[in-house]
Amino acid sequence: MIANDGYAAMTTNKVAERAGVSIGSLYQYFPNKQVILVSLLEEHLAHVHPVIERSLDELSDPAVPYVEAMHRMFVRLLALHRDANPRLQRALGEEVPQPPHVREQRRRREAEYTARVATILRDRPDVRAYNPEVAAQVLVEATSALSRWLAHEAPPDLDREAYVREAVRLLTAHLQPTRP
Amino acid sequence: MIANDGYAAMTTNKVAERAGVSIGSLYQYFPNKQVILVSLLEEHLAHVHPVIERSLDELSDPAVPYVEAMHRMFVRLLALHRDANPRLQRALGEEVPQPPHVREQRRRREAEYTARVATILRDRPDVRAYNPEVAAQVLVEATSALSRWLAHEAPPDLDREAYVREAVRLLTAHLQPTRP
Amino acid sequence: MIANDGYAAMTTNKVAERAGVSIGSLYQYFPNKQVILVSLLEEHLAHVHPVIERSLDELSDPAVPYVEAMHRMFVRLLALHRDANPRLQRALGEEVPQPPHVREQRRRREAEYTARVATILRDRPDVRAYNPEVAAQVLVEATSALSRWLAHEAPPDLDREAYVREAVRLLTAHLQPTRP
Amino acid sequence: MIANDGYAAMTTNKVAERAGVSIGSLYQYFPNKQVILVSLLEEHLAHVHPVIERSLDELSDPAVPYVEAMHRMFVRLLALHRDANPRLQRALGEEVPQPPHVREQRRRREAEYTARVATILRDRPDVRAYNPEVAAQVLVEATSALSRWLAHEAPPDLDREAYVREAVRLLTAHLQPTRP
DNA sequence: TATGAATGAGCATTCATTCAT
DNA sequence: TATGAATGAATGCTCATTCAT
Repeated sequence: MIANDGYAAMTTNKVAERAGVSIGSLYQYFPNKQVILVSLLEEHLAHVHPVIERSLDELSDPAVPYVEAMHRMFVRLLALHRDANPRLQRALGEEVPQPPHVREQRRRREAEYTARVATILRDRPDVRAYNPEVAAQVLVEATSALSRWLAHEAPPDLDREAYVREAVRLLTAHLQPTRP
Repeated sequence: MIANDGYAAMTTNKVAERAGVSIGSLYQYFPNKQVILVSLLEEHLAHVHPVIERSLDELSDPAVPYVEAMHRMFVRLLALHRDANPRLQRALGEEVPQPPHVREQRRRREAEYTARVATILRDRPDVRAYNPEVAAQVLVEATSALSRWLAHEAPPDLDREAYVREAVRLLTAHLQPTRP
Repeated sequence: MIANDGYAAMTTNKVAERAGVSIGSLYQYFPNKQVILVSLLEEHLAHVHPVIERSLDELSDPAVPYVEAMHRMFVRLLALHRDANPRLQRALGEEVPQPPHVREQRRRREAEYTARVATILRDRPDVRAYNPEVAAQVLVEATSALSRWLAHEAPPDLDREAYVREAVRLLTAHLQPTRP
Repeated sequence: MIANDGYAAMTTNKVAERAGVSIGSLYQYFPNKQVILVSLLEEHLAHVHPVIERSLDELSDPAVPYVEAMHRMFVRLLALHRDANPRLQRALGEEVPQPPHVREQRRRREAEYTARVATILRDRPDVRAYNPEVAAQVLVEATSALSRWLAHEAPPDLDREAYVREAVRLLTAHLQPTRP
């Protein structure tokens, strides 16, 4: 994909080159660099959304054990991050000044995910959270951060399997109703 | 500090201006922009290091309850992130291509922290980890991510106190020996 | 017509659009932008020519008093300039590098007009010029400049009628045979 | 000087090159192309102004015969035009979008010149204008156009002396009080 | 030694021109 | 034959870096 060296290297000419079109063609479809990069971001988000939705559906299904559902979600996020170029994500997600409607949409979507998780924490019989809203917030951040780290920053000799197991343990243990 | 608008705004002239020297003087001490930014990063890391060391000392002190020590560490990291400009961190940590020796030093330091945590997990009587090395890895990442998120990305109306409590619960519960 | 914002705005695509053809078709008939613009100029000159011819015919008619004929010519030039887009004229006439044959044709035509005026100055009984060739030259330039100025650059509150009267006075008085 | 091929050729890099500085230096002093070109224009106007003022002083001096003063002014304008690059003048004066204050200043200055001429026409005993304001307007335009033409567009074989004489005749005859 | 004016490579963007359909 | 998407050279402008003072 695009972006190998951070935002600085995301020149419009390189974007065009890697997209396999001329710079002129790129500007036939996009009015300027910001819009080019933002639409790369939107494309990515559109790709990510259904995967998360599916994972949340699974997480809200009482027939699937909580730990099991969490494990599956973690593995899916991992795959998602693997497909994506982390530099691109960072550049798109944080460096590119985003137009308000995109910022708003991202915010809304994240809030939506968190709200769904809060509901799940409240509703699942095999889970007990003192403050579901905040717990959901924490959970979403931790899940996202751990899967991203494993996908992009973990040293190559790390035991991936063990990491996933340990991560899921951390992400689930504190909500077990059987804790004293 | 520097960096108000992302990497793009970190021009050498601005760096010089805020450092209170002329651009010429800056280049008398540093060979190029990369080195300038990297040494800002190193300065930051030098500031961060003792705080983490102190927290790890506390965490390894059996006289301080584990949850309590974790809480304190979390609060300290929070303060650290508050002092730092997140843009600068991002720019320095991820966008600037870092010379091998700096990359290596950061990696080593992180490995060192993780190793200390692994030892702590192994040694503390009030903690039980199946795989202390991996658990330490996960713990370090999760702690760092959650504190950073609270410091820089949390919505302003979030209940900070509750978030910290919930985060510490997540960071500690899975290691409680009393789990069935 | 074309050209609303000076030469800079005369893009070939806009020329094609306003001409109601595709850019591809335009380039089927014209080899490049210069030729396109030059032929717009030629079209304009073709429009202007008969008007000037008619005015010169009138000017050479002894039945029409000299001042009267001059007045009519002035008014006609005014109308001509009003119809034309001054930006276009300027762009075509001065900015576009013109191929030699067009330059030559314009020069020839202007020489032709001047020659006719010289003849008129010589032949009319109610006119006395010391040096008809040069007087014609001066006359042609002054007439053209004053009418163009009135059409395009005069402040809106100027008394047009009075200006025309005064201009014609200037353009005719020096040739009156009755001067001492 | 600058500008050999119309506005299109006035690239900032060429302006810099001919000014003998680097493009970077140019932009250290001017914020953008428009300002660069406008200040070239202002420089020119500053050069032109005193010459015109002096000519107008002479024209208002009753000790100098009107025709004589007009002749001198014409010759001075000629020299002014000779020194200036006509392409540059055109580009600066008409193509470059000028900031309001510059437009205003030019307008004001031209109005000022015209007003002085009107006063002169009113006051000189050897001149008789029916409508001094309008006559001044016409005179200013005609003088300016004829001198510009002689300086820049006249065919090389033209008898310059004769042209000047004829032009001055045209510019003065209509105001002679001795006309019947 | 410290300065900051000068430099010019490199970026985002436009537009004359081509060519596959 | 007519179309207009695709091309890429060229432009205005920025900023890391140098060097005369």
